[in-house]
Amino acid sequence: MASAGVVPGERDGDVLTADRILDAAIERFGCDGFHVGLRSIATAAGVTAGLVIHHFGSKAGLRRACDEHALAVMREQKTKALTDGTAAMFMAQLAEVEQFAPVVRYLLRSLQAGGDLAMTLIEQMITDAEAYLAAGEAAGVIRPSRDRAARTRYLAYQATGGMVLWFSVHGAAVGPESFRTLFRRYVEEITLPALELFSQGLLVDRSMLDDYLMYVPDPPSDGDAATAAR
Amino acid sequence: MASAGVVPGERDGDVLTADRILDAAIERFGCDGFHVGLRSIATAAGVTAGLVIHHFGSKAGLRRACDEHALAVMREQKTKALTDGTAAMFMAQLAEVEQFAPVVRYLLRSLQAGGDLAMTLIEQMITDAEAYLAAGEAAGVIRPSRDRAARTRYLAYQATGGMVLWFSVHGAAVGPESFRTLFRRYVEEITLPALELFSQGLLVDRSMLDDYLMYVPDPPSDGDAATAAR
DNA sequence: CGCCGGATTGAACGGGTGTTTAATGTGTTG
DNA sequence: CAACACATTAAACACCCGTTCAATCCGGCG
Repeated sequence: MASAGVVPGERDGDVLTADRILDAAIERFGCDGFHVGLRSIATAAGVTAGLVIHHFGSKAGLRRACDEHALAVMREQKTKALTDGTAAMFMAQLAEVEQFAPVVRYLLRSLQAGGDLAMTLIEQMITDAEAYLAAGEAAGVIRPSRDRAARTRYLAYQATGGMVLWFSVHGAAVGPESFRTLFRRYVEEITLPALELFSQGLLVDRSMLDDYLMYVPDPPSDGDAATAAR
Repeated sequence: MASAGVVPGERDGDVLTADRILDAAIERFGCDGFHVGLRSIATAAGVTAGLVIHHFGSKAGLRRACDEHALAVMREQKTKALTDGTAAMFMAQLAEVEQFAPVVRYLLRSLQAGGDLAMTLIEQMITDAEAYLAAGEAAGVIRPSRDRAARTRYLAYQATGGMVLWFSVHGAAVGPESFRTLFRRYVEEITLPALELFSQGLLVDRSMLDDYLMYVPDPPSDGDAATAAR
């Protein structure tokens, strides 16, 4: 049960059929959304709808397999290039490699749909960003926060959500641009404003922040996290 | 053609049936997503699926009507409270009024799905934010930017996308919390980190920004927008 | 060889979809 | 009252969906 579905035919001149189906599924799911029919995926893989069920049990099973594959690819590539912090930059550099574009598109779809994978991805991004920001703080290049966990979550949600929304709006609207080109345009569009905001903020003084800190008595709920202020 | 579909029965003790259908549609679309069946919407409105078609022509027509209604409500409420700038804050205060919660939920769904309404909403938010940020700049409370349009777009996408993603992940996951409570939790969660970021930035110095400005020759494409720097 | 097990297919099933159509009710008007 | 227009319904239609099933192909093995 634990090691089910492996090494049945094994040897084959071309890729295994199950892998071909999975690739086609990631491609179709990513491009058309999760409501695509099994038959559409099957024809894209050059097989029949029944065979997809035969290999993956059900459509839900196929999605689960896609999720695992995408997550595995993401994790593997992440260890290769563990710098860069922001998820957007990371996914951008990943999308540069044409081979991984379908996976990235699938991940964006998953984030848009908001299922289990979305939550896993977000939590993972938050964990990564936590470590990255903490390192930056320790190195003295990132300002400390009154509530580091909240800031990390905020930054992860904003960056990821902004990216997903941008692709939801611009993704299908524009012409026959390749996914790579689209991603490059997105990064170009946000880099300057993001750097400005991160480097200089948006407001000229701290009055709004101070007003809020005075208005709200407790930082989150514990006692001494406020020592990081100023 | 221009004034089609108005004043047919007009007088009625309770609300018009078409309005009841539309309210139910916004409710169901917002809660269950746009793939809900017409019959589900119809039963929620206490009518039959055929009647929905009879009044709105098709499911697409119903969605168009929902879009227009939601957009109209949003515009009307916006003029009532034109302060507060950020779209999140605005929608939060709108969601406070129980009556408007379904519309807000519908708008979130639309932004998540990314159709025409999503683009309209985003562009409108950008326009509003443009005016708001310009006013703040003129009043001396908001820092000028090297590329004001790009910054406005960036802020609008980040704020809106972050909110949509947060609700995609937390929306159905948690228990029987009311939409109001959920929105309050979101605002509570982001207010401090957002104010911190806007007031103090994230990085301790400008080296990353300066590196980027040196690496990239032209600001966007025109000539003198860089005078706003420093 | 003969059998067997898995890969693969094509057709069928049951259910859900959006939409159409004919019939029924119902209030307004001549 | 008769006639018409409209709201409303229930049933039917055609289609797509995920899934099942029986049959077929095919390679490995006793």
